[in-house]
Amino acid sequence: MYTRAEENYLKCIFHLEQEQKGAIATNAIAQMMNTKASSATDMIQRLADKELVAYRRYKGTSLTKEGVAVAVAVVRKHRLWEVFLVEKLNFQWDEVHEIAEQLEHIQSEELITRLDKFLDHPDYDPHGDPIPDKDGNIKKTEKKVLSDMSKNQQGILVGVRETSGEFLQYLDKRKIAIGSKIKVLGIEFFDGSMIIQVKEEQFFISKKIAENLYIQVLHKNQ
Amino acid sequence: MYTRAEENYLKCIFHLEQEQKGAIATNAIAQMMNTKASSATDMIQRLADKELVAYRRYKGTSLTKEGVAVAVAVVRKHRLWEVFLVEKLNFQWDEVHEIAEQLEHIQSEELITRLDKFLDHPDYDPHGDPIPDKDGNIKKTEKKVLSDMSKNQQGILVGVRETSGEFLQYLDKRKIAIGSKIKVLGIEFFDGSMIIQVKEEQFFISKKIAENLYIQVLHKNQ
DNA sequence: AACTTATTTTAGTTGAGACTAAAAATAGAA
DNA sequence: TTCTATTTTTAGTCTCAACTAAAATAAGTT
Ligand SMILES: [Mn+2]
Ligand SMILES: [Mn+2]
Ligand SMILES: [Mn+2]
Ligand SMILES: [Mn+2]
Repeated sequence: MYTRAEENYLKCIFHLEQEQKGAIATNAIAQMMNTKASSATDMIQRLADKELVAYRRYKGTSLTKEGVAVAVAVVRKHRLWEVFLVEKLNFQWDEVHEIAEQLEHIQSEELITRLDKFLDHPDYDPHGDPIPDKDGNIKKTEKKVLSDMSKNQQGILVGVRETSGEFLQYLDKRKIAIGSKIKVLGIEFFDGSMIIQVKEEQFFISKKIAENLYIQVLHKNQ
Repeated sequence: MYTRAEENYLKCIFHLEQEQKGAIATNAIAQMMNTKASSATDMIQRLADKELVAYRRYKGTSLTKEGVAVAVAVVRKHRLWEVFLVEKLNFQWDEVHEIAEQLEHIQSEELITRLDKFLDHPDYDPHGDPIPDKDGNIKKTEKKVLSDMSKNQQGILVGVRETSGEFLQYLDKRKIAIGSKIKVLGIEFFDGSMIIQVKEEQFFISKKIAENLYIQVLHKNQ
Protein backbone atom coordinates (compact mmCIF):
# COMPACT_ATOMS: atom_id res chain seq x y z
CA MET A 1 0.00 0.00 0.00
CA TYR A 2 1.11 3.53 -0.69
CA THR A 3 0.64 6.59 1.46
CA ARG A 4 -1.91 9.28 0.74
CA ALA A 5 0.85 11.70 -0.27
CA GLU A 6 2.42 9.17 -2.62
CA GLU A 7 -0.93 8.49 -4.26
CA ASN A 8 -1.59 12.18 -4.69
CA TYR A 9 1.77 12.81 -6.31
CA LEU A 10 1.33 9.85 -8.66
CA LYS A 11 -2.12 11.04 -9.67
CA CYS A 12 -0.74 14.53 -10.23
CA ILE A 13 2.05 13.27 -12.48
CA PHE A 14 -0.45 11.09 -14.33
CA HIS A 15 -2.67 14.08 -15.09
CA LEU A 16 0.31 16.13 -16.24
CA GLU A 17 1.42 13.31 -18.57
CA GLN A 18 -2.05 13.35 -20.14
CA GLU A 19 -1.56 16.96 -21.15
CA GLN A 20 2.08 17.07 -22.17
CA LYS A 21 4.40 14.54 -23.73
CA GLY A 22 7.85 13.88 -22.33
CA ALA A 23 9.22 14.08 -18.82
CA ILE A 24 7.35 16.24 -16.32
CA ALA A 25 9.17 19.18 -14.75
CA THR A 26 9.52 19.28 -11.00
CA ASN A 27 8.07 22.77 -10.95
CA ALA A 28 4.94 21.61 -12.76
CA ILE A 29 4.40 18.95 -10.13
CA ALA A 30 5.06 21.34 -7.26
CA GLN A 31 2.64 23.85 -8.72
CA MET A 32 -0.17 21.35 -9.20
CA MET A 33 0.42 19.96 -5.71
CA ASN A 34 0.36 23.45 -4.20
CA THR A 35 3.72 22.90 -2.61
CA LYS A 36 7.35 23.94 -2.99
CA ALA A 37 9.75 22.55 -5.58
CA SER A 38 11.99 21.25 -2.82
CA SER A 39 9.13 19.23 -1.34
CA ALA A 40 8.31 17.86 -4.77
CA THR A 41 11.93 16.84 -5.37
CA ASP A 42 11.88 15.09 -2.04
CA MET A 43 8.83 13.04 -2.85
CA ILE A 44 9.92 12.36 -6.43
CA GLN A 45 13.12 10.86 -5.09
CA ARG A 46 11.18 8.64 -2.72
CA LEU A 47 8.90 7.55 -5.56
CA ALA A 48 11.94 6.82 -7.70
CA ASP A 49 13.38 4.65 -4.92
CA LYS A 50 10.18 2.66 -5.01
CA GLU A 51 10.34 2.49 -8.81
CA LEU A 52 7.02 4.22 -9.23
CA VAL A 53 8.59 6.93 -11.37
CA ALA A 54 11.61 7.23 -13.63
CA TYR A 55 13.55 10.28 -12.57
CA ARG A 56 16.67 11.97 -13.91
CA ARG A 57 17.81 14.93 -11.90
CA TYR A 58 17.26 18.26 -13.61
CA LYS A 59 15.64 16.37 -16.50
CA GLY A 60 12.24 15.47 -15.18
CA THR A 61 9.97 12.66 -14.10
CA SER A 62 7.71 10.10 -15.75
CA LEU A 63 5.58 7.31 -14.33
CA THR A 64 6.71 3.70 -14.58
CA LYS A 65 4.24 0.96 -15.46
CA GLU A 66 3.60 0.41 -11.76
CA GLY A 67 3.28 4.14 -11.17
CA VAL A 68 0.64 4.40 -13.88
CA ALA A 69 -1.23 1.46 -12.39
CA VAL A 70 -1.36 3.07 -8.97
CA ALA A 71 -2.39 6.44 -10.38
CA VAL A 72 -5.12 4.97 -12.57
CA ALA A 73 -6.52 3.00 -9.64
CA VAL A 74 -6.80 6.22 -7.65
CA VAL A 75 -8.43 8.03 -10.58
CA ARG A 76 -10.91 5.16 -10.90
CA LYS A 77 -11.85 5.44 -7.26
CA HIS A 78 -12.12 9.22 -7.44
CA ARG A 79 -14.48 9.15 -10.39
CA LEU A 80 -16.61 6.31 -9.09
CA TRP A 81 -17.11 8.15 -5.83
CA GLU A 82 -18.03 11.29 -7.76
CA VAL A 83 -20.73 9.33 -9.54
CA PHE A 84 -21.96 8.01 -6.21
CA LEU A 85 -22.11 11.48 -4.72
CA VAL A 86 -24.06 12.92 -7.64
CA GLU A 87 -26.27 9.97 -8.56
CA LYS A 88 -27.07 8.61 -5.12
CA LEU A 89 -26.58 11.47 -2.69
CA ASN A 90 -27.82 14.17 -5.08
CA PHE A 91 -24.84 16.46 -4.81
CA GLN A 92 -24.33 19.02 -7.55
CA TRP A 93 -21.46 18.28 -9.91
CA ASP A 94 -19.46 21.21 -8.60
CA GLU A 95 -19.62 20.00 -4.99
CA VAL A 96 -18.12 16.55 -5.28
CA HIS A 97 -14.47 16.98 -6.11
CA GLU A 98 -13.18 17.83 -2.64
CA ILE A 99 -14.99 14.94 -1.03
CA ALA A 100 -13.80 12.54 -3.73
CA GLU A 101 -10.26 13.74 -3.05
CA GLN A 102 -10.64 12.11 0.35
CA LEU A 103 -12.65 9.06 -0.66
CA GLU A 104 -10.20 8.11 -3.41
CA HIS A 105 -7.72 7.01 -0.75
CA ILE A 106 -9.92 4.44 0.96
CA GLN A 107 -8.15 1.11 0.65
CA SER A 108 -10.42 -1.78 -0.27
CA GLU A 109 -10.56 -3.59 -3.58
CA GLU A 110 -13.84 -5.19 -2.62
CA LEU A 111 -15.41 -1.85 -1.76
CA ILE A 112 -14.67 -0.45 -5.21
CA THR A 113 -15.84 -3.59 -6.96
CA ARG A 114 -19.15 -3.37 -5.13
CA LEU A 115 -19.47 0.38 -5.53
CA ASP A 116 -18.92 0.01 -9.27
CA LYS A 117 -21.66 -2.60 -9.42
CA PHE A 118 -24.01 -0.55 -7.22
CA LEU A 119 -23.58 2.36 -9.63
CA ASP A 120 -24.23 0.02 -12.57
CA HIS A 121 -20.71 0.23 -14.00
CA PRO A 122 -20.70 3.85 -15.12
CA ASP A 123 -18.39 4.80 -18.02
CA TYR A 124 -18.08 8.49 -17.20
CA ASP A 125 -18.00 10.64 -14.10
CA PRO A 126 -20.23 13.70 -13.61
CA HIS A 127 -17.72 15.92 -15.40
CA GLY A 128 -17.59 13.69 -18.46
CA ASP A 129 -14.25 12.10 -17.58
CA PRO A 130 -13.91 8.40 -18.39
CA ILE A 131 -13.77 5.93 -15.50
CA PRO A 132 -10.91 3.43 -15.88
CA ASP A 133 -12.06 -0.17 -15.63
CA LYS A 134 -10.77 -2.61 -13.00
CA ASP A 135 -7.75 -3.41 -15.20
CA GLY A 136 -6.87 0.23 -15.72
CA ASN A 137 -8.11 0.57 -19.27
CA ILE A 138 -9.41 4.01 -20.05
CA LYS A 139 -11.93 4.47 -22.80
CA LYS A 140 -10.60 7.50 -24.60
CA THR A 141 -13.01 9.50 -26.68
CA GLU A 142 -11.52 11.76 -29.29
CA LYS A 143 -12.69 15.09 -28.10
CA LYS A 144 -11.51 18.59 -28.90
CA VAL A 145 -11.75 21.82 -26.99
CA LEU A 146 -14.54 24.12 -28.09
CA SER A 147 -12.04 26.87 -28.90
CA ASP A 148 -10.57 24.66 -31.65
CA MET A 149 -13.88 24.31 -33.46
CA SER A 150 -14.77 26.37 -36.47
CA LYS A 151 -17.85 28.34 -37.41
CA ASN A 152 -21.03 26.34 -37.93
CA GLN A 153 -19.56 23.16 -36.52
CA GLN A 154 -21.60 21.52 -33.83
CA GLY A 155 -21.03 18.92 -31.18
CA ILE A 156 -21.89 17.48 -27.81
CA LEU A 157 -20.35 18.71 -24.59
CA VAL A 158 -18.60 15.61 -23.24
CA GLY A 159 -16.37 17.03 -20.57
CA VAL A 160 -14.89 20.03 -18.82
CA ARG A 161 -11.23 20.80 -18.25
CA GLU A 162 -11.64 23.13 -15.30
CA THR A 163 -13.58 21.71 -12.38
CA SER A 164 -13.66 24.68 -10.05
CA GLY A 165 -16.97 25.49 -8.44
CA GLU A 166 -17.05 28.92 -10.07
CA PHE A 167 -16.68 27.48 -13.54
CA LEU A 168 -19.22 24.70 -13.07
CA GLN A 169 -21.70 27.14 -11.59
CA TYR A 170 -21.14 29.44 -14.57
CA LEU A 171 -22.22 26.56 -16.79
CA ASP A 172 -25.15 25.61 -14.58
CA LYS A 173 -26.44 29.16 -14.68
CA ARG A 174 -26.57 28.96 -18.47
CA LYS A 175 -28.00 25.44 -18.40
CA ILE A 176 -24.94 24.11 -20.18
CA ALA A 177 -24.33 20.54 -19.07
CA ILE A 178 -22.62 17.33 -20.13
CA GLY A 179 -24.62 16.11 -23.14
CA SER A 180 -25.68 19.58 -24.29
CA LYS A 181 -25.60 20.11 -28.06
CA ILE A 182 -23.52 23.17 -28.86
CA LYS A 183 -23.21 24.96 -32.19
CA VAL A 184 -20.61 27.58 -33.00
CA LEU A 185 -22.40 30.52 -34.57
CA GLY A 186 -19.47 32.86 -34.77
CA ILE A 187 -15.88 33.42 -33.74
CA GLU A 188 -14.18 36.73 -33.06
CA PHE A 189 -10.67 36.36 -34.42
CA PHE A 190 -9.26 39.21 -32.35
CA ASP A 191 -9.75 37.58 -28.94
CA GLY A 192 -11.06 34.12 -29.77
CA SER A 193 -14.42 34.74 -28.16
CA MET A 194 -17.43 32.96 -29.58
CA ILE A 195 -21.15 33.09 -30.00
CA ILE A 196 -22.63 29.66 -29.44
CA GLN A 197 -26.08 28.17 -29.52
CA VAL A 198 -27.28 25.80 -26.81
CA LYS A 199 -30.85 24.57 -27.26
CA GLU A 200 -32.87 27.69 -28.00
CA GLU A 201 -30.44 30.14 -26.44
CA GLN A 202 -27.39 31.94 -27.69
CA PHE A 203 -24.43 32.91 -25.54
CA PHE A 204 -21.34 34.99 -25.87
CA ILE A 205 -18.40 33.14 -24.32
CA SER A 206 -14.78 34.18 -23.88
CA LYS A 207 -11.89 32.17 -25.27
CA LYS A 208 -11.02 31.17 -21.72
CA ILE A 209 -14.39 29.50 -21.30
CA ALA A 210 -14.18 27.85 -24.73
CA GLU A 211 -10.79 26.38 -23.88
CA ASN A 212 -12.27 24.55 -20.93
CA LEU A 213 -15.10 22.76 -22.69
CA TYR A 214 -14.50 19.41 -24.38
CA ILE A 215 -16.67 18.71 -27.39
CA GLN A 216 -17.32 15.60 -29.40
CA VAL A 217 -17.80 16.98 -32.88
CA LEU A 218 -20.91 15.98 -34.78
CA HIS A 219 -20.93 15.82 -38.53
CA LYS A 220 -23.49 16.99 -41.04
CA ASN A 221 -26.15 14.33 -40.69
CA GLN A 222 -26.04 13.98 -36.88
CA MET B 1 -10.38 19.71 12.17
CA TYR B 2 -8.58 17.00 14.04
CA THR B 3 -6.09 14.49 12.72
CA ARG B 4 -6.92 10.87 12.09
CA ALA B 5 -4.81 9.81 15.07
CA GLU B 6 -6.52 12.30 17.36
CA GLU B 7 -9.95 11.11 16.25
CA ASN B 8 -8.97 7.49 16.81
CA TYR B 9 -7.71 8.14 20.32
CA LEU B 10 -10.83 10.11 21.22
CA LYS B 11 -13.06 7.34 19.93
CA CYS B 12 -11.04 4.80 21.88
CA ILE B 13 -11.36 6.76 25.12
CA PHE B 14 -15.07 7.21 24.46
CA HIS B 15 -15.59 3.46 24.12
CA LEU B 16 -13.60 2.79 27.28
CA GLU B 17 -15.70 5.32 29.19
CA GLN B 18 -18.83 3.47 28.09
CA GLU B 19 -17.57 0.33 29.80
CA GLN B 20 -15.97 1.65 32.96
CA LYS B 21 -16.70 4.60 35.17
CA GLY B 22 -13.97 6.98 36.26
CA ALA B 23 -10.74 8.07 34.62
CA ILE B 24 -9.29 5.81 31.94
CA ALA B 25 -5.85 4.32 32.51
CA THR B 26 -3.13 5.08 30.00
CA ASN B 27 -2.43 1.39 29.63
CA ALA B 28 -6.02 0.67 28.72
CA ILE B 29 -5.83 3.25 25.97
CA ALA B 30 -2.48 1.98 24.72
CA GLN B 31 -3.78 -1.55 24.66
CA MET B 32 -6.93 -0.71 22.71
CA MET B 33 -4.91 1.40 20.29
CA ASN B 34 -2.39 -1.39 19.77
CA THR B 35 0.45 0.88 20.70
CA LYS B 36 2.85 1.52 23.56
CA ALA B 37 1.99 3.32 26.77
CA SER B 38 4.57 6.00 25.99
CA SER B 39 2.92 6.74 22.66
CA ALA B 40 -0.45 6.94 24.37
CA THR B 41 0.90 9.34 26.99
CA ASP B 42 2.28 11.46 24.20
CA MET B 43 -1.04 11.73 22.41
CA ILE B 44 -3.01 12.17 25.63
CA GLN B 45 -0.87 15.17 26.48
CA ARG B 46 -1.49 16.67 23.07
CA LEU B 47 -5.22 16.08 23.46
CA ALA B 48 -5.08 17.69 26.90
CA ASP B 49 -3.35 20.75 25.40
CA LYS B 50 -6.26 21.04 22.99
CA GLU B 51 -8.71 20.57 25.87
CA LEU B 52 -10.25 17.49 24.34
CA VAL B 53 -9.46 15.44 27.43
CA ALA B 54 -8.96 16.10 31.11
CA TYR B 55 -5.73 14.48 32.15
CA ARG B 56 -3.92 14.16 35.49
CA ARG B 57 -0.58 12.43 35.29
CA TYR B 58 -0.56 8.96 36.79
CA LYS B 59 -4.27 9.36 37.51
CA GLY B 60 -5.91 8.88 34.16
CA THR B 61 -7.86 10.53 31.36
CA SER B 62 -11.44 11.46 30.64
CA LEU B 63 -13.07 13.20 27.70
CA THR B 64 -14.15 16.82 27.96
CA LYS B 65 -17.46 17.97 26.51
CA GLU B 66 -15.69 18.86 23.29
CA GLY B 67 -13.83 15.55 23.30
CA VAL B 68 -17.08 13.65 23.62
CA ALA B 69 -18.57 15.65 20.77
CA VAL B 70 -15.70 14.80 18.45
CA ALA B 71 -15.75 11.12 19.44
CA VAL B 72 -19.49 10.81 18.99
CA ALA B 73 -19.31 12.43 15.57
CA VAL B 74 -16.75 9.85 14.51
CA VAL B 75 -18.86 7.01 15.92
CA ARG B 76 -21.85 8.36 14.03
CA LYS B 77 -19.94 8.35 10.79
CA HIS B 78 -18.52 4.89 11.44
CA ARG B 79 -21.94 3.37 12.05
CA LEU B 80 -23.68 5.14 9.18
CA TRP B 81 -21.02 3.89 6.79
CA GLU B 82 -21.44 0.38 8.17
CA VAL B 83 -25.14 0.58 7.39
CA PHE B 84 -24.32 1.78 3.89
CA LEU B 85 -21.88 -1.07 3.30
CA VAL B 86 -24.35 -3.71 4.45
CA GLU B 87 -27.63 -2.28 3.16
CA LYS B 88 -26.47 -0.82 -0.14
CA LEU B 89 -23.33 -2.68 -1.10
CA ASN B 90 -24.42 -6.03 0.33
CA PHE B 91 -21.41 -6.66 2.49
CA GLN B 92 -21.75 -9.19 5.30
CA TRP B 93 -21.85 -7.67 8.78
CA ASP B 94 -18.47 -9.12 9.64
CA GLU B 95 -16.75 -7.47 6.66
CA VAL B 96 -17.54 -3.84 7.23
CA HIS B 97 -15.66 -2.73 10.31
CA GLU B 98 -12.22 -2.27 8.74
CA ILE B 99 -13.58 -0.25 5.85
CA ALA B 100 -15.68 1.89 8.19
CA GLU B 101 -12.52 2.55 10.22
CA GLN B 102 -11.26 4.41 7.17
CA LEU B 103 -14.52 6.02 6.04
CA GLU B 104 -15.22 7.43 9.51
CA HIS B 105 -12.46 9.99 8.96
CA ILE B 106 -13.85 11.56 5.80
CA GLN B 107 -14.44 15.22 6.58
CA SER B 108 -17.73 16.57 5.27
CA GLU B 109 -20.78 17.51 7.28
CA GLU B 110 -22.87 17.63 4.14
CA LEU B 111 -21.79 14.15 3.09
CA ILE B 112 -22.95 12.63 6.36
CA THR B 113 -26.21 14.55 6.33
CA ARG B 114 -26.96 13.22 2.87
CA LEU B 115 -25.74 9.70 3.63
CA ASP B 116 -28.02 9.60 6.68
CA LYS B 117 -30.96 10.65 4.52
CA PHE B 118 -30.04 8.20 1.76
CA LEU B 119 -30.06 5.39 4.33
CA ASP B 120 -33.40 6.62 5.67
CA HIS B 121 -32.09 7.77 9.04
CA PRO B 122 -31.21 4.39 10.53
CA ASP B 123 -31.24 4.07 14.33
CA TYR B 124 -28.87 1.11 14.60
CA ASP B 125 -25.86 -0.19 12.75
CA PRO B 126 -25.54 -3.76 11.49
CA HIS B 127 -24.18 -4.92 14.83
CA GLY B 128 -27.07 -3.44 16.77
CA ASP B 129 -25.17 -0.42 18.01
CA PRO B 130 -27.14 2.83 18.17
CA ILE B 131 -26.27 5.58 15.69
CA PRO B 132 -25.88 8.98 17.37
CA ASP B 133 -28.03 11.67 15.79
CA LYS B 134 -26.61 14.84 14.26
CA ASP B 135 -26.56 16.51 17.68
CA GLY B 136 -24.73 13.63 19.30
CA ASN B 137 -27.66 12.13 21.18
CA ILE B 138 -27.43 8.39 21.53
CA LYS B 139 -30.57 6.37 22.01
CA LYS B 140 -29.56 3.98 24.74
CA THR B 141 -31.52 0.79 25.07
CA GLU B 142 -31.28 -1.02 28.38
CA LYS B 143 -29.73 -4.23 27.34
CA LYS B 144 -27.94 -6.91 29.31
CA VAL B 145 -25.42 -9.49 28.33
CA LEU B 146 -26.81 -12.95 27.75
CA SER B 147 -24.58 -14.39 30.46
CA ASP B 148 -26.44 -12.29 33.06
CA MET B 149 -29.82 -13.76 32.17
CA SER B 150 -31.40 -16.51 34.18
CA LYS B 151 -33.04 -19.77 33.23
CA ASN B 152 -36.24 -19.55 31.19
CA GLN B 153 -35.82 -15.83 30.54
CA GLN B 154 -36.07 -14.83 26.93
CA GLY B 155 -35.14 -11.82 24.88
CA ILE B 156 -34.14 -10.36 21.56
CA LEU B 157 -30.54 -10.19 20.41
CA VAL B 158 -29.97 -6.45 20.00
CA GLY B 159 -26.20 -6.22 19.72
CA VAL B 160 -22.83 -7.86 19.94
CA ARG B 161 -19.88 -6.81 22.03
CA GLU B 162 -17.16 -8.50 20.01
CA THR B 163 -17.09 -7.60 16.33
CA SER B 164 -14.29 -9.83 15.09
CA GLY B 165 -14.92 -11.72 11.89
CA GLU B 166 -14.51 -15.06 13.66
CA PHE B 167 -17.19 -14.26 16.22
CA LEU B 168 -19.68 -12.87 13.72
CA GLN B 169 -19.15 -15.84 11.44
CA TYR B 170 -19.72 -18.14 14.43
CA LEU B 171 -23.13 -16.51 14.86
CA ASP B 172 -23.91 -16.58 11.14
CA LYS B 173 -23.19 -20.30 11.01
CA ARG B 174 -25.81 -20.85 13.70
CA LYS B 175 -28.24 -18.39 12.08
CA ILE B 176 -28.10 -16.18 15.15
CA ALA B 177 -28.60 -12.57 14.06
CA ILE B 178 -29.66 -9.19 15.39
CA GLY B 179 -33.37 -9.54 16.10
CA SER B 180 -33.24 -13.26 16.90
CA LYS B 181 -35.39 -14.37 19.82
CA ILE B 182 -33.29 -16.28 22.32
CA LYS B 183 -34.47 -18.29 25.29
CA VAL B 184 -32.23 -19.59 28.05
CA LEU B 185 -33.04 -23.25 28.57
CA GLY B 186 -30.31 -24.05 31.04
CA ILE B 187 -27.19 -22.73 32.73
CA GLU B 188 -24.22 -24.75 33.93
CA PHE B 189 -23.11 -23.09 37.14
CA PHE B 190 -19.65 -24.62 37.06
CA ASP B 191 -18.43 -22.79 33.92
CA GLY B 192 -21.32 -20.49 33.05
CA SER B 193 -22.07 -22.23 29.77
CA MET B 194 -25.65 -22.26 28.53
CA ILE B 195 -28.15 -24.12 26.47
CA ILE B 196 -30.21 -21.67 24.47
CA GLN B 197 -33.07 -21.92 22.03
CA VAL B 198 -33.10 -19.89 18.83
CA LYS B 199 -36.13 -20.49 16.62
CA GLU B 200 -36.47 -24.27 16.44
CA GLU B 201 -32.89 -25.04 17.27
CA GLN B 202 -31.01 -25.47 20.52
CA PHE B 203 -27.36 -24.63 21.01
CA PHE B 204 -24.73 -25.13 23.64
CA ILE B 205 -22.73 -21.92 24.07
CA SER B 206 -19.76 -21.15 26.28
CA LYS B 207 -19.78 -18.34 28.82
CA LYS B 208 -17.37 -16.44 26.60
CA ILE B 209 -19.92 -16.41 23.79
CA ALA B 210 -22.74 -15.46 26.15
CA GLU B 211 -20.76 -12.51 27.46
CA ASN B 212 -20.57 -11.04 23.99
CA LEU B 213 -24.27 -11.06 23.15
CA TYR B 214 -26.48 -8.16 24.18
CA ILE B 215 -30.08 -9.04 24.87
CA GLN B 216 -33.18 -6.96 25.38
CA VAL B 217 -35.13 -8.99 27.88
CA LEU B 218 -38.74 -9.83 27.09
CA HIS B 219 -41.26 -10.32 29.82
CA LYS B 220 -43.98 -12.92 30.25
CA ASN B 221 -46.53 -11.66 27.77
CA GLN B 222 -44.16 -10.68 24.98
C1' DA C 1 7.56 0.81 56.85
C1' DA C 2 10.32 -1.23 53.43
C1' DC C 3 10.67 -3.79 49.46
C1' DT C 4 8.99 -5.41 45.06
C1' DT C 5 6.30 -5.13 41.04
C1' DA C 6 3.37 -2.85 37.81
C1' DT C 7 2.11 1.36 35.69
C1' DT C 8 3.13 5.64 33.81
C1' DT C 9 5.99 9.33 32.33
C1' DT C 10 10.18 11.42 30.43
C1' DA C 11 14.05 11.63 27.33
C1' DG C 12 15.92 10.75 23.20
C1' DT C 13 15.33 8.69 18.16
C1' DT C 14 13.17 7.80 13.92
C1' DG C 15 10.64 8.53 9.41
C1' DA C 16 7.20 11.00 6.64
C1' DG C 17 6.27 15.05 4.70
C1' DA C 18 6.32 19.65 4.84
C1' DC C 19 9.23 24.21 5.02
C1' DT C 20 13.35 27.97 4.05
C1' DA C 21 17.73 29.25 2.44
C1' DA C 22 21.59 28.33 -0.19
C1' DA C 23 24.01 25.87 -3.83
C1' DA C 24 24.09 23.75 -8.36
C1' DA C 25 22.58 23.01 -12.97
C1' DT C 26 20.29 24.46 -17.10
C1' DA C 27 18.50 27.56 -20.60
C1' DG C 28 18.29 31.99 -22.92
C1' DA C 29 20.29 36.29 -24.27
C1' DA C 30 23.97 39.13 -25.40
C1' DT D 1 30.84 31.84 -25.49
C1' DT D 2 29.84 34.15 -21.37
C1' DC D 3 26.65 36.17 -18.43
C1' DT D 4 22.13 36.07 -16.34
C1' DA D 5 17.75 34.37 -15.04
C1' DT D 6 15.23 30.34 -14.08
C1' DT D 7 14.79 25.81 -12.49
C1' DT D 8 16.10 22.26 -9.60
C1' DT D 9 18.49 20.13 -5.92
C1' DT D 10 20.71 19.93 -1.40
C1' DA D 11 21.12 20.96 3.43
C1' DG D 12 19.08 21.88 7.50
C1' DT D 13 14.79 22.54 10.38
C1' DC D 14 10.00 21.59 11.94
C1' DT D 15 5.79 18.87 13.47
C1' DC D 16 3.31 14.56 14.03
C1' DA D 17 3.08 10.10 15.56
C1' DA D 18 5.40 6.32 16.42
C1' DC D 19 9.42 3.72 18.96
C1' DT D 20 12.98 2.13 23.04
C1' DA D 21 15.19 2.74 27.30
C1' DA D 22 15.37 4.77 31.58
C1' DA D 23 13.30 7.26 35.41
C1' DA D 24 9.42 8.25 38.36
C1' DT D 25 5.27 7.09 40.64
C1' DA D 26 1.77 4.04 42.51
C1' DA D 27 0.17 -0.30 44.36
C1' DG D 28 0.73 -4.57 46.72
C1' DT D 29 3.21 -7.66 49.95
C1' DT D 30 5.70 -9.01 53.66
MN1 LIG E 1 -12.77 15.38 -9.29
MN1 LIG F 1 -14.47 14.40 -12.14
MN1 LIG G 1 -17.41 -1.14 13.48
MN1 LIG H 1 -20.72 -1.53 14.26
